[in-house]
Amino acid sequence: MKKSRGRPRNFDSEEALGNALLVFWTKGFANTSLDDLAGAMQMKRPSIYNAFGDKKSLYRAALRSFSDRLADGLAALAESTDTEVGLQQFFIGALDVYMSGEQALGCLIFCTAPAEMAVADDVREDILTITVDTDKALKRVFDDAQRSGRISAAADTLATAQMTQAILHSLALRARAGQSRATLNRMARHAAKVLCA
Amino acid sequence: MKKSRGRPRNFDSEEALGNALLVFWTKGFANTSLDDLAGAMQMKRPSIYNAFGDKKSLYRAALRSFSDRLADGLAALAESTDTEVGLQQFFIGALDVYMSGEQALGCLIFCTAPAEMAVADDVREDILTITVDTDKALKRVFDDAQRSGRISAAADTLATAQMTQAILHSLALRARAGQSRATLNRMARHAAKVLCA
DNA sequence: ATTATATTATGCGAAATAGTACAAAAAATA
DNA sequence: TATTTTTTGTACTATTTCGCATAATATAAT
Repeated sequence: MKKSRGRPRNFDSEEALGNALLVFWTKGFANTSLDDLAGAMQMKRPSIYNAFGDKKSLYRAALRSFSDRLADGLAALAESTDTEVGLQQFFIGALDVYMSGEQALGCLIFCTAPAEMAVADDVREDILTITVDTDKALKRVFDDAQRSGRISAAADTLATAQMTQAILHSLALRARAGQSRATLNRMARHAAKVLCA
Repeated sequence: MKKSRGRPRNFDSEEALGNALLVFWTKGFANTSLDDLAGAMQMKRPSIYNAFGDKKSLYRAALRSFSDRLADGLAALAESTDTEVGLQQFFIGALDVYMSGEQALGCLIFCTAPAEMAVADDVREDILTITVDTDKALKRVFDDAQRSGRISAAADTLATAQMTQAILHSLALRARAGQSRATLNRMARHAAKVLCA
């Protein structure tokens, strides 16, 4: 990393994005003001514009960042040798994220972006891409499991992948609505069993 | 219905609520202004306050109204004699709602309310109640099917109900994100089959 | 030192917003 | 016809909002 010329930045880019993410995650896009963001990021508004562009660009960057976290869980699942146990841990790991913090916020992507999708086509396409890519990644997991004989050869792996993501969607919504961890854990265990039948 | 005293109302209450619902469904709560609502409802702001209370009261009324529509589909499912076919039609009926209009808007409840849940506790509780009640209603359907021997006696009916609603959540999100009707129909058919196994 | 460059901080301004006060209007009642 | 009651429409205020223009500041290069 080369030293740049002008006045040095007063903030860490990842940390600032992380703080912005947290605000969006709590309040949603439309309900978050630039003053909220400036407060949380400890930056003045012009600095935010300079570094991240306008409010929507910042939000989309937060979406990408969150999506990367999900991808980590997917990678771990792909490594797993026991599909049912792997799936179970995958769901539990998602719940750990959805219910981190003192208030359960669910999923940044599927709990806050949908409200914007009908009025912001770029956001809608971001989410569509993430959804389709997640289906594909999960399908690869089930294709693998099928090749190794760990799940039925008759299984429709794409449909199974879609149902797997459906569980994720529901866990996110339910966590944010306030269902208990015990309830959601049970749901995750049961889903893992059914999906590997 | 008795004739009331003062100046007669210039609007139909249900129709006005329906128009407000459509705006909330499209733009979400936070992104909808009272001017948007006044325009769609063809009422001036003071009349809206007089008839429906503030913006959040109106939104919660819209949520209740939408929830009642869902209840109709549930009632139809409860009547069904073939569980798998009934479930399939239940999902298809939901998709008909989620993709009505020229733009697919998904579900008012699960696509627009989640963004508000972390900052509006009353809305969060509304959604939690709807979610739990829907689980219970679906559980009754599977309990019935189990008693009639139409699904396995070993099935965990509550967990199956929760997975059924999970499919609904996912169909709503996916529809709003722009997935095709063909894709979602296939997902619905497959889910109905798996859930009745 | 001086200049060039990049970031920060102050503060402006135009627009949108929620909610309300108040008077005009429209009907039932006396 | 006069009175009471309810709704309507206009207008207002106080606040919030986004995005930017401009000046001050801090560093590297010359």
